[in-house]
Amino acid sequence: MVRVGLTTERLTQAGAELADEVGFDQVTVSALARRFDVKVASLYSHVRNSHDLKTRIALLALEELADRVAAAVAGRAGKDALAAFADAYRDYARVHPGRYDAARLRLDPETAAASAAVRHSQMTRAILRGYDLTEPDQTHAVRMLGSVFHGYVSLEMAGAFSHTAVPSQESWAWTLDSLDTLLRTWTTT
Amino acid sequence: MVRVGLTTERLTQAGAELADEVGFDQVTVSALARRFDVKVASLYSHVRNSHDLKTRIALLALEELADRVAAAVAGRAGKDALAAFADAYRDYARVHPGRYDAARLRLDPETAAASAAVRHSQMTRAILRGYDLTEPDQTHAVRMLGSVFHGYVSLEMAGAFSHTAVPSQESWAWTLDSLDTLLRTWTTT
DNA sequence: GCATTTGCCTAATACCTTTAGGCAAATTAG
DNA sequence: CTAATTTGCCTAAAGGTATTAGGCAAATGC
Repeated sequence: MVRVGLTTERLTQAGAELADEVGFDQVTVSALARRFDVKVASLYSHVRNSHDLKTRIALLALEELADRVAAAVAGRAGKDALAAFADAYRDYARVHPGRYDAARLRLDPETAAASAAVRHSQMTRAILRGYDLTEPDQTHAVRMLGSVFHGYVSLEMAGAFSHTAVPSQESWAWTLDSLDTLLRTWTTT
Repeated sequence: MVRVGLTTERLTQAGAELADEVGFDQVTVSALARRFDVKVASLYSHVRNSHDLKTRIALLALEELADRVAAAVAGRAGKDALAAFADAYRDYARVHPGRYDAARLRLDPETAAASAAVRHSQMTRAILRGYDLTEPDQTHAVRMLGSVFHGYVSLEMAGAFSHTAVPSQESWAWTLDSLDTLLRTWTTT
């Protein structure tokens, strides 16, 4: 009976890898146990239940994503910052589709409030500093940007843009141009 | 042994209702069997498997949504049409959250091609007739509109906009205004 | 009224989730 | 360095979902 050295962190990490390989909804306590070559029940000392595991993966993904966005945006402003933000977001989803889906998991309010989701909205607001919008326009813009980024990435992941000759990359660039133009227009209004 | 009169259609319909009540991911063959007070195995004469059931619910939702959008858009043009389209979309998600999630199910290419998803993109293109864009801008715009609508609705459903004082309805109106302005700007470019 | 089809059932297998309780390995104490 | 304790993974068991195979009775067609 060799001890493998399970910890909540290792399980969460492995769960995130599993999610990227087989999809977040295929992440199961059983699959994770197999991956560690350990009996299923053993995981229950480290993770409360299946939902707890998924929540931890979601929180990990939110942190990672926030870190990447923060790094991408650092030292940039205006459209540069907007594009860096958006690309960081989209790239993360491409490289880590399972984690990206995990980040979309509905968290209960307290958990969400204590998560990196807070940093996400702060960073979005930071982007908007380059386009001086005042409240409530700033909030509207935060919501719109979040919608476009999430919507685009999620439709693209679902394959919705792969049935036309027009490359998705071009539509992405066009969209970012449009958003920049739009925000600059609002600024002068 | 009274016959309940199961059919593929009734199962799909009931599955859609179940989805709205308990969430699309909670729609299971077992739950559906319970709802008809019938043994689980009995459903397998009408539905190939769990995935088949979910696909049928997704197709139903896509049809319903396309019908509503079509009705909303009929006889309108320009910003009127844009707003009608967007509202129809958002309203459907509010009234039928489970079905809305179902409509997001990833379909295999052939199934998607034969589904109402085709009507959706056609209608989006129709909206854009009010803003004469030429290819490939039109495709870009179709993708961007789809992203905004889906993104907004899905974040709103997830409760992402309910932690601020600013009412979501206002951000929605602001977003539609912005998109209209944006598309009109592109037209003159 | 009889034959056939059809619809729902029983039975069985397999996998995932979760809890309870046990034994051995690792850690700490004397 | 051994003894006591904690900790980590295990066995066992119960309950839920998915799916297939084969059976009997109700509905349908002639």
